[in-house]
Amino acid sequence: MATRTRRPERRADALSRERIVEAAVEMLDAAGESGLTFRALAARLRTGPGAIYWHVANKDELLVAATDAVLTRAIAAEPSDGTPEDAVRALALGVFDAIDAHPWAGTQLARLPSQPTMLRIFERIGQQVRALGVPAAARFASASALLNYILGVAGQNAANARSVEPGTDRGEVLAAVADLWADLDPAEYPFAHEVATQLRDHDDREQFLAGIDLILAGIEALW
Amino acid sequence: MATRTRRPERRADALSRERIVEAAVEMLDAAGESGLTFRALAARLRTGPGAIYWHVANKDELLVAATDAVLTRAIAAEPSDGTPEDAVRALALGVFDAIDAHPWAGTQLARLPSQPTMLRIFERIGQQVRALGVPAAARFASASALLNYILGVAGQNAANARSVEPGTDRGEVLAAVADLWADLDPAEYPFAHEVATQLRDHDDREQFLAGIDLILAGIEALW
DNA sequence: ACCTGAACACCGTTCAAGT
DNA sequence: ACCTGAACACCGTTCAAGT
Repeated sequence: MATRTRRPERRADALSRERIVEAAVEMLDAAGESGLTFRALAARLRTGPGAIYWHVANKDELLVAATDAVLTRAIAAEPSDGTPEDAVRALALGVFDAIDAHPWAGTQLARLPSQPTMLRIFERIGQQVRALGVPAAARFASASALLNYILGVAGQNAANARSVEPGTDRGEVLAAVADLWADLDPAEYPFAHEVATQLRDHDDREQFLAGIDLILAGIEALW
Repeated sequence: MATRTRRPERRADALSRERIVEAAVEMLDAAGESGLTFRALAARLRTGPGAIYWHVANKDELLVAATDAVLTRAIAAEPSDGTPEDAVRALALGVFDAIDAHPWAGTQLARLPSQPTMLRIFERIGQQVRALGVPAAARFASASALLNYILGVAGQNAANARSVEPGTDRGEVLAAVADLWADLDPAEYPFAHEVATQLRDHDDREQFLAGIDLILAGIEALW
């Protein structure tokens, strides 16, 4: 029989991987990627930079853990009891809203594969694809298309967020882009010129869902 | 009348924005993002780090320019005279192959919006969407879905390339992932467990095209 | 076992000085 | 106008020393 080993008493403010990751998420939210340094993180946790290395191997691992933390929360909700289409939409919106709230996480998705979390998202999508009645041989491609679209939007939202001052009104940005596109030479940019007016009352979230619906329609059309 | 001003004679190896960007692309290809430093770049160009700042404002601008360079080449080919579907596939494959050859560029797409180049790609997609007969009000959403999917795959390919040693055989990686997925608990990961076997003879490029076809089918089904 | 903080090896960027 | 390279202000990471 193994004797019960008792952990040594710890100060309430003792360091832990969870506390470090939590503080990292808060710093990333507040100041973006450039705001997260081991020195600043250590200062916030009232310790030295070296202490952090006892709990995380390096900065990349910390960024993966921070991205995991926000994504895990985003997909924590149980699938509702609606149609499989609704479940896909709900899952996709969960990821969308998480990146909207934490743009730095969208950037990380194209840099550092957080394999277990990505697998969990893929699994959830795949289960709904199966529920849609897609034959086995076509499920992988269908789920991949959905996941890649979701990640593509995540990346673009992150890029958009980076390209403006934090707190900039999205409507102003869209209006400025709409003006720019309207002024393009219609001979060279017929499409952009034409859709410029649509940009003004464009809703990112609505547009995102329209893309999901387009892929769902494709899945249903092909299988 | 303005008098003809003659540029001063320049040494054949004089610095220029183009030579700097070209060298940066080569260094990124050879050694990845961490291999591109102003010191190493300056050494390669036989000058000091400060000289580069006369031609580019900072490192971000250099990365945008390098990404632009490879993407511009990727979409340089004129649209062929096939169907609009074929033109979309050709354009998408151009971006796919460019990121496959320069994975660092895929990472940049989620970090730094290279607006003129992105606009050019969006325009090209939009023109084909119009040629497909999609009504004006639905063109923006259709083109966005295609672009976001393409960028999502680009980002994931970049992430995959980063996560392995350069030169690693993709087949080995897929086999390893397939083993891992096959071992997952079927109760918790029914989908991943089921598709594990398909991973073994998975072709990234083919899969990418299948996703494009899915979105095209959705566009045709909905409009 | 876990923390401390100085020190190391780097970076991007600036800038006075040159040509 | 363009280049040089030392110097500045930072960064991730390590590690001997502590508790």
